[in-house]
Amino acid sequence: MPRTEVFNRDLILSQVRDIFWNKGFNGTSMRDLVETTGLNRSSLYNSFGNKQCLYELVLKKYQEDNSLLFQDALIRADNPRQAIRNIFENILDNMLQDTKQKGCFILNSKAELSRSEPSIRVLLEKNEASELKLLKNLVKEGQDHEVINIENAPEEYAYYLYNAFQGFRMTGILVNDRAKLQNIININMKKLS
Amino acid sequence: MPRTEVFNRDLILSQVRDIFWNKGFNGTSMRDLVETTGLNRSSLYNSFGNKQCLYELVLKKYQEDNSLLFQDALIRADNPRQAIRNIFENILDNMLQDTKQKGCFILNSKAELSRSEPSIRVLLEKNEASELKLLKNLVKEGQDHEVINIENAPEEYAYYLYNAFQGFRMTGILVNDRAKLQNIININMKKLS
DNA sequence: ATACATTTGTACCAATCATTTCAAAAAGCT
DNA sequence: AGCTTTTTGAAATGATTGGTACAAATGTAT
Repeated sequence: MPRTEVFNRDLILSQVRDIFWNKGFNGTSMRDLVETTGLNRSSLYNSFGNKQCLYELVLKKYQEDNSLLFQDALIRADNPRQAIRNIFENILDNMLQDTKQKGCFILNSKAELSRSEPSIRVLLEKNEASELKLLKNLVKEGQDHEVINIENAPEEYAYYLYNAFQGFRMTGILVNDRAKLQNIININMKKLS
Repeated sequence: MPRTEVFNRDLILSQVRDIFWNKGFNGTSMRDLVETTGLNRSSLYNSFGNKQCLYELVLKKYQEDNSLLFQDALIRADNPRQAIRNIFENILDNMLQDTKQKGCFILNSKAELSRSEPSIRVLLEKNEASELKLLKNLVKEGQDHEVINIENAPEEYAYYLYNAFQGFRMTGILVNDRAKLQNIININMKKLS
């Protein structure tokens, strides 16, 4: 009996994500979202909730997509060390494709909202924990298979890599020279072998 | 003949900086600035210009203060490698002192405004260039004095370190455990020796 | 003391903000 | 076709935005 939605929910959310990603939460107005999605103001509120809901929705989605980037790196890898390199390379390709150089949506959220919005902070903390856990396991496996050195414990290397990834995404905002970015990957990877 | 300003200009600017730093450009209203500085709205506009002027003013100041942090690290160092470690340690102390965990004002600006405000982007690019230059020279000196290995060229290591610094400041937003952060420094430094 | 330049306080501006209201339109179900 | 539920469109909500106007207050120099 109900009338069904006529718009593509995923498409709308990816458009919303791109605006928030580019202009930030406070830099984006509902007017912006209405105009670029083409959706009506009421439909936006009716289907997704208010501005904060929309933001959290697309941030969660981005975090999921981001972890898919990690999964993809794992699948394509012959060994754990290669998996870590693939994560770097996936991020690199991702950054070079983004002509607007928006950086990482998660880090942009962290910079803008981690202090003022507790619910966002929770999302960011969960993401950090899961990334660190994944990296720790990956390093441990790599050390077991003797493709990563044992100079440092898995958790220590996990933090080191997490740190490097974050730097990498921030660096990519102003640097878009593949060779320079590739160089950063190479040195970080050399530390592990 | 003119009446002189009664307020402390530097104090006001540091208050303005802290609000922008904490809440971002778009998250800060002129009302916020008026209330926390205690200055009158007119005085703020009259003495410093509009919101954008204020922001650029305090960003420039922060960049200068930040480079002083670098200078201090150099002065206190016995050799170039120690200087680089001191930079890390200075950032670490700086981050742990900041109970609000605001991260780095420069990186927050980068995340929020590098795409929408060309004048801010210029400031960020200048800062990046000067940091890279300083690091490159430091690495070169270190290699000449045989306290930094020659596995990579000075410019390559400069990018590597710049990357690590940025990651470090982003990591410090959610992580405030000294041991965990110190561990990141140690691994990064080990790569150089 | 008087003249003058600047700062200050108050009030105000139009524009924009996020959000709500509500009737009209649209689509699935019987 | 007719009923029902939901999505729409447009308008309007009150609050807040960045910025300005202008007279009064203030301090300096003559």
